Amino acid sequence: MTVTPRTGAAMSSAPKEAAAEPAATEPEDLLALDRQVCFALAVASRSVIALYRPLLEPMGITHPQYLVMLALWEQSPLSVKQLSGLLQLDPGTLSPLLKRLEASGYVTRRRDPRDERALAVELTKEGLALREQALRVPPAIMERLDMTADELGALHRSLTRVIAAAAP
Amino acid sequence: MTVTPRTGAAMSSAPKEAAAEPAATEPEDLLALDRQVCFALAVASRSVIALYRPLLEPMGITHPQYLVMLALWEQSPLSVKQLSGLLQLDPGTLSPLLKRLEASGYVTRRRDPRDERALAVELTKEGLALREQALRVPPAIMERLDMTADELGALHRSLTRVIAAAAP
DNA sequence: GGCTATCAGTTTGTGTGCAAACTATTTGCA
DNA sequence: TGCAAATAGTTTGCACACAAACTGATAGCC
Repeated sequence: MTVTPRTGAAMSSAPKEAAAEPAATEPEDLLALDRQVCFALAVASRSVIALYRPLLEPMGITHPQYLVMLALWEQSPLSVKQLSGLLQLDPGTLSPLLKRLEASGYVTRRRDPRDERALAVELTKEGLALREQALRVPPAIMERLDMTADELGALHRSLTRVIAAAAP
Repeated sequence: MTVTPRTGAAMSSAPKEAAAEPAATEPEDLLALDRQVCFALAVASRSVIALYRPLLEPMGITHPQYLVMLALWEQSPLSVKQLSGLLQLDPGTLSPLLKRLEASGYVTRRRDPRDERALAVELTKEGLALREQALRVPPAIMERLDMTADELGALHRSLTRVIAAAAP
């Protein structure tokens, strides 16, 4: 956080910009930081996740853990592979994360008797109960962002297009 | 990568959904994973950064390091504080990252003689030369995403609105 | 039946991110 | 002047995120 304004006084003198190229073949702003969509995406993602932090902290979970809980609240025994597909997260990321959720008492982890390779990740009573508190989160975020449902919907569709395009 | 499809066979039987609430006060989809903007943002951010990976890897830098280079290509001696403001990244994140960029030979780190607290992060000759390769990155990404400049522009404006709203 | 390829998770190593504690300067003010 | 508060970076601890190597279990296939 502590978002500081975009422009600051130059650190030293040296105001001359790097220009070692022929200058004719040089689209000057192709590399401009403030028009990189990847940069805007990264900052927006981190900024929004930061909004969740104070709301999730009293629940004792992080934002990635919150996403896992959202998935489990929709369907409760899920394998690591299924969670990996739903959240588009690496199994190597989920594995320790799920252990932390288990340590927090929100899920259980046990092997599927029908396929000992698979792990059945299941909500505990506490995990299910946590949903009550979670219901207050999205409204709080939407109020904080102060954007209309239309705006958020349009953004969501844009993001979905990007995700689909980047997928394969 | 290895983005797997959204739906997979249910792990076990247990198809019955958790429904322990009065059901009247229950907006069923408020917590639906696939309509959380925060989730779409996180996935889109990770997905797009993943597109950069194979392009940046031959340059020997990561995506956050690439963003630092973009900032330095616009203005070369920059302090950690200035970089922190421009990239909206914690100094505690930048500090080791800049040491890695220095170890890669792309920047130098030395104290500002006029204020020994400040660190002057400056491009090396190699760091400046890297810009030539970087010029090929944005077109490659845009082609990969297969989105029009209009679409990307609209997305960028939406993201900028979100960033501003989330800012504090 | 037994062997091999595949599959599901886990582990390891590296690199972010962020909060909090810490160090070294510099500023500002009594 | 002298010293407390503010400032700029660094360090530490924890939690992702991902690639690659590894382990155990299952599925095919002869």
